[in-house]
Amino acid sequence: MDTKNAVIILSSLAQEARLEIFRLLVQAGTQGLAAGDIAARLDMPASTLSFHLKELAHAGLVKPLQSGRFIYYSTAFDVMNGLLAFLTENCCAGAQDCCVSALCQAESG
Amino acid sequence: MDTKNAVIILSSLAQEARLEIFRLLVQAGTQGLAAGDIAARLDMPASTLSFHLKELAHAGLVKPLQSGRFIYYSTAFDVMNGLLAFLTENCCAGAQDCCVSALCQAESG
DNA sequence: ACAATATTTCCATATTTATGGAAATATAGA
DNA sequence: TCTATATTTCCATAAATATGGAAATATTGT
Repeated sequence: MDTKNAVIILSSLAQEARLEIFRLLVQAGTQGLAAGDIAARLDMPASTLSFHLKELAHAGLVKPLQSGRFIYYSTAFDVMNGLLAFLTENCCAGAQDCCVSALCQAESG
Repeated sequence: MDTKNAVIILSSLAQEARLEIFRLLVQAGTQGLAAGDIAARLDMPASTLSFHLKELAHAGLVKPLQSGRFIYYSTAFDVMNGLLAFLTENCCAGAQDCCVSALCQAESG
């Protein structure tokens, strides 16, 4: 993970429609949801949804899986974790108890 | 934390210059860094930095503290944690062991 | 009040991004 | 092959955003 990559991922989340899609998929877990299902739940036109899913997929945050006529989209949890690790990297320069936040403790290496 | 608020925070991070500023401040810890110090470290024009600091501060991710002629900016760790909690809310619909990710375990309620 | 330093505001320009209807493309079943 | 369903691409328009120089605005010490 580098800055440019993180910006692409964050940009993909920094939009109301996409953030809602992402949160829906986080809740849906590894199985994911079909595009049409997402469109119905969020009451979103197909072309608009497609545009946003493409953005999320391009960022690597979401993965498509074709199954018959449906395409299931699911969260790429590993990519999301990589982002969180990048954001908290070397928090407080490694000092313990520098900030009260769970951020510092969340370091994954 | 709601969707609109999260989008504002994510948008503030979804930009190369601002992400570098944020990561620098995360590492600087609660004490923070003066604007001029940030400008020097990132080799960034003062007006550009000011614009970006304003964005981060407006999102609430960063807090300014005046001290003499300097303004120290530091990370709002509580806000950042709130964002992470929002992103992982009800992960996998609460199922245990649904995904291997630390995301699911990171739930803060 | 004055000078020195720190930071922000103003401004014009260039670039990127979101939207959704209509048409095109895939996939499956009869 | 024909039909129905699922999803994407194309397109024009509207809106938001980043940049940095110059000028303006703080703040402090003398």
